[in-house]
Amino acid sequence: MPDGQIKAQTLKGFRDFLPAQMVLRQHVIGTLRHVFEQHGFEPLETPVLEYAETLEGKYGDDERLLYRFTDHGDRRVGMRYDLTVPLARVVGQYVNTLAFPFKRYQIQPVWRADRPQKGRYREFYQCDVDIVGTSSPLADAECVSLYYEGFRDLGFVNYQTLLNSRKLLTAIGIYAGAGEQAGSIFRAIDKLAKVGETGVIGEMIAGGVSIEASRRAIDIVKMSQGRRDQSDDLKLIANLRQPFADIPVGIAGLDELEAMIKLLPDFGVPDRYYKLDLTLARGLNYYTGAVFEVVSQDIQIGSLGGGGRYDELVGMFSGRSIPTVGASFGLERIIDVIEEAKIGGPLPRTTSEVFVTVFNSAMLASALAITGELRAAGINTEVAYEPDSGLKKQLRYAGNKGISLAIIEGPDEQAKGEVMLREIGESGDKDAIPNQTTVRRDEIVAAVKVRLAKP
RNA sequence: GUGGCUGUAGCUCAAUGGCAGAGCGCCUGACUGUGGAUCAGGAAGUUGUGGGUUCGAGCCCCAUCAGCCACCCCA
Repeated sequence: MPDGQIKAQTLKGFRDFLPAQMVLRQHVIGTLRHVFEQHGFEPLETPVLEYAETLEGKYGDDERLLYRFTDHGDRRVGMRYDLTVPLARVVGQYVNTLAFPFKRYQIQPVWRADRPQKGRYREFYQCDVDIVGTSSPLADAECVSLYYEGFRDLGFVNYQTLLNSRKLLTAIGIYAGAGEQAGSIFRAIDKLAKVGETGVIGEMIAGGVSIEASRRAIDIVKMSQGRRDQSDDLKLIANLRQPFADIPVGIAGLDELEAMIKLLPDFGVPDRYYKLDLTLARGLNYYTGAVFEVVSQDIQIGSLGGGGRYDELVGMFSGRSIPTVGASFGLERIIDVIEEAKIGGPLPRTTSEVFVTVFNSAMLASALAITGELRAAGINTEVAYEPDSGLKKQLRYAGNKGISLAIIEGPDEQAKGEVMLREIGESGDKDAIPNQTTVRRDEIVAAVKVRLAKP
């Protein structure tokens, strides 16, 4: 290594995505984008950098995670921390040119100076879908349907979207008599599954809630256990009307949740993919209505997505309330779960579909002609760069790279007007036998399409 | 941000303070038209980096960089 050469390394919490990983990432992003556009959402991108004051004061204690610095023009700037605040800025800036309800999706990296762990990075992609400018429960229900269709198309089977409402949690706090400490109830309740009943009560007491109030809150929350199908969600809502009779915010929350849940079958969301869960709180404090969270039942991991209604945040750059509901897909974790649980069947490791071997220099022109025909037919094709390196070496390269199909044309085939299609499996299989067929040279494109199952 | 664990070949890991190794992978050949199997050979390392202790450091000490775990918080 020459003197002074800089060590090749990535910054803490930052990653490279090599081609095999990119194939999966692009597959996931492409699948979700397709679902969003089917529902009429439009793409949006915003800059990495924002004025620091645009971002400051929006994230509470977590503001310490904000990347901030002074740029070359002495401006105080910050790196995008999420996609929600930039959305609010865009709405404020273009309020007169956007068509409302404004439906946008945004898939871009965000940056947080957090301490990294597995599934936790300083640069990671967020994938947000939001509907800005309507209070309709149809918009809330559509978010749940986006989760259903998105995860369905990715091949997920064992997952559920948990539903709740911030208004119900507020009502539970009032009902329990937690008074000023109502807020600290949320976070404790959210951990019920993790720390158990006594753990939750302990956290509430630590947060200044009385024992009696904690018990009353827990008793209400436990009513959402044992759900079998949608009728139990609706029964639970009906049962809560009595204790919340004198709590207007509770009744409002029940009405909204009921309207949303009743719409789900009409959106085509099957019963088993959602559930009303009174323990769901969500960490962010800007939610004002419905909240959702997608949990995997295959793998123990944090949520695969979450969202909800936040009617006050998006209008903060516009000087008025703009009702908004949104859903976020946890791209990095979705990818982790797909890899770990092998969801959706095997994916290729490369975007190359066909490898054209070159038998020798004399056959090069013919190989390039085949390559050109395949490319013109929309097939990702690469050709060997060393005509005289031999079939062995060329096929080994194709196998190592993960290309599933090779084309071989030697003098014998050429004389008969044929070529060979050789399928290439994953290496390491001792019992694998070569699988190759001969096709007519003038039918090569059609034959390759059949092999690749392309239309 | 708090507390802890770990960094040795491309990968997974060995090596009482005393000569840096194995398996897999990679490259070459046996195999004269076909990756994977078998056999033979080969390349590959400033032990993350920088200091210190020691006759001697992969091993002990300090710092630093990075990964991981539990909190916190979240995606």
